[in-house]
Order: sequence, then C-alpha cells, then structure tokens
Amino acid sequence: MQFETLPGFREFYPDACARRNHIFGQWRKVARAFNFLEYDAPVLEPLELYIEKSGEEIVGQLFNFEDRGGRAVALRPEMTPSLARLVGAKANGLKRPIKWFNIGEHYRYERPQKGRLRAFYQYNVDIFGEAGPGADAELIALLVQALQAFGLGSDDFKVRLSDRDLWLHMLAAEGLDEDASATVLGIIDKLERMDRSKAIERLAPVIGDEAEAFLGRIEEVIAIRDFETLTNYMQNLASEGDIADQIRIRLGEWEQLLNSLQAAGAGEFIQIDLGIVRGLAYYTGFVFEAFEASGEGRALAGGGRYDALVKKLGGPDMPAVGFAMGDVTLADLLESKGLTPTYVQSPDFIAIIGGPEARDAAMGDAALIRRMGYTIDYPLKDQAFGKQFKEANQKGARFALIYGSEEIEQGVVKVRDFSSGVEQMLPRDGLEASIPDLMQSGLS
RNA sequence: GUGGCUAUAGCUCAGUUGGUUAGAGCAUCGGCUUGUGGUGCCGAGGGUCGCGGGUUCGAAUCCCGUUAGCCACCCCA
Repeated sequence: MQFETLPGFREFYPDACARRNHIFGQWRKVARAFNFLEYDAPVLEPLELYIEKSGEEIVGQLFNFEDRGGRAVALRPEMTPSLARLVGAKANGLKRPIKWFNIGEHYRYERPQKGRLRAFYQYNVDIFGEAGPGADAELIALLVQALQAFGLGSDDFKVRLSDRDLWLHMLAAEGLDEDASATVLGIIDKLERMDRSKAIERLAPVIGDEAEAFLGRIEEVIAIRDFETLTNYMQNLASEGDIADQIRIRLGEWEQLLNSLQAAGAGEFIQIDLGIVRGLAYYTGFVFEAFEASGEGRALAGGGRYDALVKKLGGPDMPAVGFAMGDVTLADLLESKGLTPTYVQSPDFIAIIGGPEARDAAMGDAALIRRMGYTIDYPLKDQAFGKQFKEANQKGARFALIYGSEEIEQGVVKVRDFSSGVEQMLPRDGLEASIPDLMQSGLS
C-alpha cells in the first residue's frame, strides 16, 4: 500500500527544508532586530474561538472535527485569535508595548491553487498596547525590512497603505451611518474585481439613485496616490464641524506615519492606495498590504489595526496592530526572481578510513571534533580509498582526514585540504589545539 | 463548491493508425586489485503505464468513472 500526502500538504525533502528554513531564518532575524519576542500557541484550538472572531461561515474553510472528549476543535487557520487570547489573559502583567512574533504552520480546508495550499507557514507580527501611529510605523517598517532581507527591492514589491478610519469619516461626511458604511467598505474591497455596473447595483440599496455619482467619487479617492492630493480632497469634503475636525486629526496621524516610514528608509516602498480596505470587518484603522510590484501583483502580506478584537475575544480593551505573511507566495516570488540561494549542507571533514583499527581511531577523533562543534562524516562500512575520496568530494567536504595503517602506527592523521590539494600530518593527540587553526586558515 | 488541462521509473520525458518482453537521459546501487578528487568505463536494481470498469483476439494507446496534480472562478483570516 502506497500512501500519498493529503491534498494541499507538503513534504520537505532536505533541499526544500533548507529553503524553508532560510525563509524562517530571515523572518526571525528581522523580528529580533526590531526586538520582537517569539511566542507560540497550540495548533489545535476550540472551534468556537474562530467562530467568535469570524462568524459561522468560517467553519466551511476549517479542518475541524470532534475530539474523543466530544469537543468541537479545529486546526488553527490563523494565529490572531490565539494571540489575542494569550495577550488578553495576561494583559495587565505584560509590559507595553507588547511586541511579539510567531512563525507557525496553519491549516485551511480550501481547494489548493497557485500560492495557496491547505497547510502553510505564516509569519505573524503584532504590537499590542499602543494606539498611536508609531506602532503602525514600526510594524510597516518591519514588514518592508523583512522582504528586503531576501534581496527584494522597491521594483519587486510595494506596500499599499490605506485607512478604514479615514473612509468612515469620509462616508460620514457623505451622510452614511455605520451600517451603510460597513456595506460600502465591503463593496470597495471588491471593486477591483467587480464590474462597474455590478458595483452600482450593489451600492443602490444603501445610496439610492445617486449610486453612480457616489461611485465616481469613490473611484476618485481610490485613484489618489500622494498625501497632498489626499489632504486637499479631504479638506474640500468637509471644511468645518465635527467631521472636519476628525478628518483633520486623522490626517495629522497620516502625516506622522508617513514621516516615520520615510525616516526609517521605507518611504520608497509605500504607496497610498485607499482601494485597500481588507475584507475583514475587524480592522479599525490603518490597513496595508504588501504585494508584488511586477507580474501577478499577488499579495505577499497583509495587516492593519484591530483595536477592538482583544476585547471581543474576552480580553481587556487593548489597541493592536499586526500583519501576517505566508511562505508560499513569498517562496514563489523569490524563485521567480532568482533569489533562492542554493544551499550546500556539506561537512567540514570527512574521514577516510583504511580498516577496522583505523575506524576506531577515526571515531575517537570524530567524537572530539563533533564536541568542538564541527561537522565530520565518514563511511559507515569499509570501502576502497578511491571511492571514499570520490564521496568526500561529492559531499563537498572541506578537508579529508586520512586514517591509514601508517598514520595509525605513527599516532598521526593526514589532513588534505581539498581546495588547495595540500596535505599535512597532524599528531592525533594535539587535534584539539590544531583543528581551530586548520578551520581558520586551511592548508596552503 | 464550479470549470479547464494533465497523469508512463526517484526526476525530465519518448512510446507509430491499438500489436510480442514498455524505453532513454539524469539519479540510485555495485564493480573497475583497500592510499587520493565531482568527470571515465562496466554492470545492476527500479514501472500493475494513477486507480476501477468497459470496447477489442489484443489497451500505456480508444470510451466511461474515479482519485490526485496544475490552473482559473468562489473565497482569502
């Protein structure tokens, strides 16, 4: 019986595993550079946790089942609810701002396709406890740097920046109430993929006869790409009153955010684009999306403010901002840009073993070398010398340690530096002292 | 959930209008006198032709179903 992997699940042979770990390594390095702390949470959670956050519809897209104790459970499709619980439970004891990150596998029961599998890794980075734009700036700067770490530049990706808060002010200025605004935001989110006539049709119930003109104004806003135009547009929209005040305050926060990002060196990556609102209702302020600047334009990462979510999931009132980046789309992009390094996992040493007596000597030295933190390998059964050298080369070893009968008799080992071809005898009882030198300088 | 394309060795692929025992390259394993290098030479293993059914004297080849993969839609936390 030959078993296959489940649809949408991946196996990582050593090469693929090395590529995956390269991605994890860069993610981790950048998060640490910003002094974010790594946390982790269970892979299996109560189903209710996800229903509470996202509604009953989510169940159709989960790996969920009943466990032996009759509990309704689900493999985690995302990290945010677990994280909100972790933070919420200890909120009063955690020093703020709380800057945390995680790299973990997530599971969604969906039809696999390009850039999307049923099991995938996500880089989750979040800040809790800071409501001001400083937190948004920190997070977006980290996002930019995390992508730059792979060798991607501003020709390769951009971060679209938008703001649900500003939209709500705008829509309020248009005379819409909260419910109507939410509906309109949902339509804006889909505008890119929707026919204009369809959009008008869907706007009509909330807007009425003027839906077409209204849509025209929305399209004008979405086309804005610079802060000056945005400011002018907003000031024309409402010049006095509460709404005008709120818009003025919000634009001040925009200015702070943009200045911080400029100062952090992320300016060239930022693209104002109010067309991004993110479908999820729980986003509350700035929202952003990193996407490929060329080709497909696929989303690489997405995130934003979710100031109300921790409370909704049973925690205290706690402002939050975060983003998530998946490994699948990122790996695809790196591959297409030729930015996937080739990984050689090769040993420092290979022992060439002449016989049983030599094997004992080699294994003793190998134990020492391994304790010193270097990599040494040797054939597990006796083989001809020629074959052993060939294998040492194929494995990419830097040095051969040759244990023949002559060497054993004299208490030495012959070292060969494969890059120069130079050989030298080393006393076996002085290896601990001579090996670091050898690793440093080689033989020439 | 809907649709399109695909499925032959570990990988990339040949395989004639349906016709004997399904092939190649790469990879793997063994050997080329147990003291020296990725190339070389010799040899070997490895396939229920995705799976099930049908048509036929005969199916990798034609038909139906099914599963999986890829792609698009839906959705996208």
